[in-house]
Amino acid sequence: MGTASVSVPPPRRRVLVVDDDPTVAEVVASYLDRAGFAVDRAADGPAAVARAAAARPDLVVLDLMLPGMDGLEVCRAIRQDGPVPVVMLTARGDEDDRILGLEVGADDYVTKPFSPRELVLRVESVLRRASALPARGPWLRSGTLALDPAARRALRDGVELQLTIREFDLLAFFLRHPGRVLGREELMRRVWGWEFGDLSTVTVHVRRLREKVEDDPARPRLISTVWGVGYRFDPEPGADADAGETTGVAADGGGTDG
Amino acid sequence: MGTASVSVPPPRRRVLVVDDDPTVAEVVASYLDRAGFAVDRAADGPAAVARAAAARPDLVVLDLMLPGMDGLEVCRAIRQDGPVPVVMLTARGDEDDRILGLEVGADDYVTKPFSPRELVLRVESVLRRASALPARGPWLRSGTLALDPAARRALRDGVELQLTIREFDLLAFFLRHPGRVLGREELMRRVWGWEFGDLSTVTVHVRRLREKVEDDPARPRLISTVWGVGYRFDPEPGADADAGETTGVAADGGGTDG
DNA sequence: CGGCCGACGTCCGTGTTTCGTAAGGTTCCT
DNA sequence: AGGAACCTTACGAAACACGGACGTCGGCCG
Repeated sequence: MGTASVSVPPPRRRVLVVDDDPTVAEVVASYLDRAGFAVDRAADGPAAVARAAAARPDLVVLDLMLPGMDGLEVCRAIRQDGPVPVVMLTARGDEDDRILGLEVGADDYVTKPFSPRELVLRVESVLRRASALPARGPWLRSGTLALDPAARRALRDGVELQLTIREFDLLAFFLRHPGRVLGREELMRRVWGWEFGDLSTVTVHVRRLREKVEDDPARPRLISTVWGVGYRFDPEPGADADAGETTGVAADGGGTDG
Repeated sequence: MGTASVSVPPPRRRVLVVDDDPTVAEVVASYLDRAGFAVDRAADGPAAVARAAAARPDLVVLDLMLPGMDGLEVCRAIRQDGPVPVVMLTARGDEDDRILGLEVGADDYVTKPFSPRELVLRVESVLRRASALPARGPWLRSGTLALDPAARRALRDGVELQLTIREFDLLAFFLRHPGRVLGREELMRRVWGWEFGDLSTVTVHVRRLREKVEDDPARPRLISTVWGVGYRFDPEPGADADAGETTGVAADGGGTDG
């Protein structure tokens, strides 16, 4: 009801391409895009892990040789949040790489140099094979909030929120870690994928997110500030809705905090 | 004595399966049963709502296509009595269904035709997520005090205390070492991380902490002064130790603070 | 092709919170 | 009684969060 006029985007599979070479990444992304995939990109390990955690792609194309973080490590890290099909890019056709890749959980691999068409075929193949598995993530819920990571849709009280990419990722991360204090550094690392950076960026985005999510952004109830430490997402105490105690802290009496 | 030999009484999760097709329902119920769930069944909307209201299942497996009452309506109706995880069965993997499911409050969905094994996996996954949250990190408790280090939350008699960083860390340290005298130097080292420093800092902070924690800060019962040595945190002396474990210092796990 | 607009990262001024220390007063032990 | 340890209060400085605003980049539309 209500939001009818919005034309539903086709259920495009989302692929995360991880490669530090801009040229390679560009070509791969381009081909995948033309093949009908929604392509996300990351240039290094931490960024890849962050984006994978935030966006939950249907498949990851992962270069084995990455600066800083090893590709295998990245693969492991990504897989820790759930099973995701991975197609690896390896420099040589060595058995070594193949073994390593398969060991770590890659579903297929392509050796450089490769034809983009072949890569697309492999991706499609792996996805076809994996479509029978529980790959697509469920919904995230807490109180009156509901997020659909796959469709990148956010609802509050059944009303769609118009969130930007960063805002969505940030909120999704909060929903995945309810009731826990998340420091700015941690958020910067796991949502932005930056190891260093101006932490005020986080502050500002939290502020903008509050603007859209909170009833009274000046007195936030969902994303509360923990002074000197960071922010904490709390399941709704329930001022308006009846349902909502799924994850709630039972013994809560005084909601007065301001 | 008597009930010793009984290994944990099976806390079987109860699942309500709602499907008008007896074959589907039978298969699903069978698999869920074998997976260790207590299965209840309903063939149509009204029956489902009634059984859900009566039995309060831990999860509902709900067919979207039901005779008479719409599956979405059923979902809404069931949810009105409280938040219950719902796994939807949909005919096609349409975005439409996905969006509807999101709006109506489902937690996951499976498209027909589906493998019963996958459904079981989804059910377990949703349940795991729903029940894992309250059992988050270990709390520090003692008497009427309860600290949640991960959330940086402090409760006394279920009422939240407004502690600053230092106060929280200090209290947490006391709770981790109940009944032991802690010298100012030691506190300065392990709470502040300073090797040297004005010890009166500790004194003042203990005072400020007492102000918020003690009933009568002038006559402290929790954090008592040991003259010439330091302070000692005592698990509450009688009268109020009603809440289960008096001194449940959970697994350590290492210092969080730095 | 150029202008418009949204998203994003950064910077700055301001009000608030927290912290460490200093300065008396009080209690306790010898 | 004397001295040391402890309590209490007060205050300045620093850290912190917030809101507003600006410049840039990229996509979209005219």
